[in-house]
Amino acid sequence: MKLEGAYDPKLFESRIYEEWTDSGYFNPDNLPGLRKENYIVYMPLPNVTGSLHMGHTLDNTFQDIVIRYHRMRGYKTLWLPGTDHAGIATQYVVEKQLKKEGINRFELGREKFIERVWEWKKEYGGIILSQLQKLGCSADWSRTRFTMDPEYASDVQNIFIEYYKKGLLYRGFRTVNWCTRCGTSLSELELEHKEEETKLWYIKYSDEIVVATTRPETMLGDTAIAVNPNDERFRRLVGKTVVVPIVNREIPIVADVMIDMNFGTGAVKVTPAHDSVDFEIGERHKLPMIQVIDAYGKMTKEAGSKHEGKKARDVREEIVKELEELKLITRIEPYTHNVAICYRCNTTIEPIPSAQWFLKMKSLASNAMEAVRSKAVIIHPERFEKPYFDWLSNIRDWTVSRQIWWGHRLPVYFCETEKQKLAGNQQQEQFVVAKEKPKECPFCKKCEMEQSPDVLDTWFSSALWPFAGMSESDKKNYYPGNTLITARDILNLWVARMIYSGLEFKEEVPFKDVLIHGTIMTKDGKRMSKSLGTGIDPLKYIEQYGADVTRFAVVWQATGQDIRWDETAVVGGKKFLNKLWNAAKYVASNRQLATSNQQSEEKIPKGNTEVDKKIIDEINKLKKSVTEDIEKFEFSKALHDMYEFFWHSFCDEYIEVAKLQIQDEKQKEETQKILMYILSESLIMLHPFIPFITEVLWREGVKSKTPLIIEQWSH
RNA sequence: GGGCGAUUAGCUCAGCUGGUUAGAGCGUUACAUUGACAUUGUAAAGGUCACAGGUUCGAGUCCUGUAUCGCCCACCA
Repeated sequence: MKLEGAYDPKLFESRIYEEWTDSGYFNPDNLPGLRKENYIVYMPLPNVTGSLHMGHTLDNTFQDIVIRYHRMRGYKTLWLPGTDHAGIATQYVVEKQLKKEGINRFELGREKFIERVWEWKKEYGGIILSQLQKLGCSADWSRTRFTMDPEYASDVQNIFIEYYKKGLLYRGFRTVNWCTRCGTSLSELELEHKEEETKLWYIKYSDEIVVATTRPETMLGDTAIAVNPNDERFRRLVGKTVVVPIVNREIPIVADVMIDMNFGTGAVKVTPAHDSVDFEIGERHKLPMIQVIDAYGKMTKEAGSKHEGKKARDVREEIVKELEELKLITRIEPYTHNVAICYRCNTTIEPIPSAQWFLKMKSLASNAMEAVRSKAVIIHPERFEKPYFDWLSNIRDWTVSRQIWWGHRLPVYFCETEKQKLAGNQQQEQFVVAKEKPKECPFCKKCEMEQSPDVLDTWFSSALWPFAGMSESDKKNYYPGNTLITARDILNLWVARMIYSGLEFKEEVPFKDVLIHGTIMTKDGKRMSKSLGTGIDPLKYIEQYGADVTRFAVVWQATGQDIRWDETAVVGGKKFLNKLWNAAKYVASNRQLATSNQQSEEKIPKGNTEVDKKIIDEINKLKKSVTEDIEKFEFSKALHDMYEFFWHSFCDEYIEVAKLQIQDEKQKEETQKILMYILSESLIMLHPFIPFITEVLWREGVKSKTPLIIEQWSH
């Protein structure tokens, strides 16, 4: 194509991307030259349900910058893309689709339902990746993985089995966070919190024991009263018993450090089955568990025939009324507190006891902390180390099993005979952890064993992203990687888990640098959210202004703090790229034929005049600082500096003087060389940031035979 | 309840280890221009750097406190 007219990305962006794809340079195995060192970036996997939003745009532009930069520096660069099956999220989407058709997943059945999800994935699962291609991302698409690929699934199962063999994975019957709508357990990181106005009811258990509670209905499952061991008021009562009103059950009074003497009355009712703190107190004091609420949020038989089958929420009122009649409510206070809700459907979480699989976190967490403490992994900026350490040092065992259908089914097989015999007591089942279903049940020798219906927490499989599902040779040649770039919200959810998984199974941290960048918010500082209608669609910018302008606008603003999205940065980008386009057009029109010869000995012109020397000196300094900035992940600063140099020093000052110098035959050739030199160097430096326009100008203006994508950063 | 971040021109933001008239993009004003570029050039207006103390020869930059906004984390029932 000819360099003419104004800058119009529509004329070349898609064509250039195709050429890059055809060249194979996104794949490290195809890169020319002697490349000894790897440089690997792991793409934070977008959910298959996702479509490109501003967060992805920033995230992936940053990743593309480091990848393109290192490719030009002569590394074997590999950017590993893929998508996450996103268990609950995807299941939820397909369930909604079914709902429109008037059926639910249970009517469809597990197998049919999963087929439906796969169909959905086939149709929509690739959208986000093609949008990333529009953005110009130079990931190695030939290595695209999906966390439910057969190879990936196989690795996930192997890891599960390995954990089990190491004794780090166990089956337990414990009080877990339960979403009654999704019908599954959730880890604490999958919870959100919302403020709720409620009441604090003071209930009299005896003359000396009054407890304050927000959930009177759970008293039906009380198995103790707890007080702080240092609380003088109750010291003499510890070890004695008290009777639970209404149910008339005698329960002990125990002392536990968990109890805050200053809250309420200082005495707490303990319901191990329906509160995770109470569960722990129960374990310490060997208290029985009485489950009065079931998996649907309804009262169980244990709650008494009067309440059985009713919604827990309704029973609350009834209990209060009953207690009032017995004159056992001594006080009611208005009270505001946070309740946990399901991150996916916002349903209030109901802690209930349930048989689940748990990963022991103590050693894994301490390995992950050591990795950062020893600087094997460096978190940038440093302040994000604190939330990382805080979470890991207070960690509890991870509930990894989920009661949904879409996901990695556990490689666990139950004895059906035992199960029948022990119906109703889930703590005593018999099972085998194995990759394949055993031919013969080792327990009863006669039953057809059945695979556990549970699937794994999605994050269990994404924690293995740096190696799972890769070919054997890739596993060997492309681990560990170098850099992970992401937003702060998945630091613990994902990053920490990749670090200890890598250490556990590959004996090495998966990456050295973790860059946590700011979050893009609306101009008035609100979170961008599709459901709130506050989201801004980057595809709109890509469509209207091109990918380069979009990337420019994002990087321009991404200084490290959270970003209040400002449209004017897009305008600035558009103007700058137009400036770049026109300057290149001018320089190309003044091409000095002798210098188009790439063999030219003299790569760096010396210059005759003061302005010549000044501009050469300036760009050489700029090259150095941009290089350093990229190494330090200071992308925005690098872009601002290049902008300043190119527009004001080069275009406004040098080119204007050059026009005069070219009139002088003695200076003409050197001036033209300098123009071309500055343009070339500028294109090289700008390429990681705005790859399309620079590639086009490189070919059409500089007339280089080497594509810019693999041009050397410095000679 | 704890932690972190922010508070600098009309808007969105830079300003590293404290040092001459505090910078950028966008916007605004005046003039210029068909010569790479009107998605332009030149020039200009616009800030008591949230507030109060302190350290210092000197503070937007360090310390203490206050206020406002935002974000995380939390087992005060």
